[in-house]
Amino acid sequence: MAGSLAPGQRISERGLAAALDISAQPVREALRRLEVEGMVETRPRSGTYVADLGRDRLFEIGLIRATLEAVAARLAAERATPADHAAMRSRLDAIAGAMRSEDAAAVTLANEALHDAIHAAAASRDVTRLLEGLRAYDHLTRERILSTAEERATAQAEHQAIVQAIIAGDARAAEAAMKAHALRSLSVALP
Amino acid sequence: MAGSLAPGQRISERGLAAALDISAQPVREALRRLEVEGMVETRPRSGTYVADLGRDRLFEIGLIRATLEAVAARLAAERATPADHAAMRSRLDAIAGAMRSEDAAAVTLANEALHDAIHAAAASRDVTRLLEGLRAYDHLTRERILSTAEERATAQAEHQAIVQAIIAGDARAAEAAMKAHALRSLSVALP
DNA sequence: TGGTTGAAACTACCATGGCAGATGGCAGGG
DNA sequence: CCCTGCCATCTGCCATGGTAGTTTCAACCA
Repeated sequence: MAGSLAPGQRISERGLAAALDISAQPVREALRRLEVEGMVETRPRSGTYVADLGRDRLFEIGLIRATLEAVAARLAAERATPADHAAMRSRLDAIAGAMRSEDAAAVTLANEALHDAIHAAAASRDVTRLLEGLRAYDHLTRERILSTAEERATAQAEHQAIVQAIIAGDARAAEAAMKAHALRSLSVALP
Repeated sequence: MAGSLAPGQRISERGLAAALDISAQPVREALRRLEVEGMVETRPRSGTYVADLGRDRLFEIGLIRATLEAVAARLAAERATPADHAAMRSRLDAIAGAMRSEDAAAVTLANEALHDAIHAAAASRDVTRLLEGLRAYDHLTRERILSTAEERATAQAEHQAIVQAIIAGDARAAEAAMKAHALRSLSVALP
């Protein structure tokens, strides 16, 4: 994710283990996990290679992420407790505050916090698990997003609509609002 | 998946390795993969336990699966080649044939074949990868589905609508049709 | 000079052994 | 009878060593 390894580059279990000064076994397990997440590919008896994350692939992953976030919003609308409602409202205010302070990093952080609150309200191990597996990819696209004031205002309006639908218990509206928000963000990040 | 292990039951790496007459290491890796897929849970230094697949959890997974299948249909509509079109049409006919022969197992098989063709047309490694990780769960719900003649007719009509939208290149319609189909199937399987 | 081949080097993969920590049962005290 | 602390046992976890298969590259031939 740091970009220090070029796409297609070969990663050696033993070599990486030597660099980290540990055994090859835990390195191997870590590479297997990355393989399940799609970050690397392993050709048997040949090597483990860094996956190529081109624009098309990132877009697909963004598409997947959008629909999964929508499912999370739907479940949150069906299950959220008053405590969840309070948490989401609080995170929403935090985003607004971060926007006023013009701190880009804080906005991104507050943004993720809101999404985490929604995931928590959805209370679905599987949705959370899958989204967690996709989270690493976001950092590759989340950069240019929210760069303009207009964009930030639009995003915040969408956030409010999502939270409102969840609190109202309108599952269909929450799902649609989240999907629209995620897809629009995606089209901004990967034009 | 065969049901021979009760939910919550502990699985021992060494014990399973001894039963399979192999080393504990590949067993460990297999359990790690199952953990990523959500089939088992591991408490550090304690043990690996069979996950509890209650009705709610299966329903959630069905929800996720429905949206992912919808993404696949959308991508297929955007990317399918004439060869993909022919393959889908062929699989559609195969389902109809299996239905006429009243062979339940053949219908299920032909059903999966059509979905595979759509996945192939979508040509997305990530969508295929995630759906593959969820496939195991289907066999737990795919049983009572398609049991009545009315149900089979409805499903086949939906299949035709999906394929038609994909061939027409209408991404939005394909996505909506697939989602409706998957959600309705889910509501039948888990009433 | 272009193509073939063969062997050395490297790869993922697995078996074995040993370690810190968690578990469960059992004796002893309340 | 219930609770508590202890110890044998079992657990996941990692280090080490060895094997079959792949890649690489250079020597050799046409």
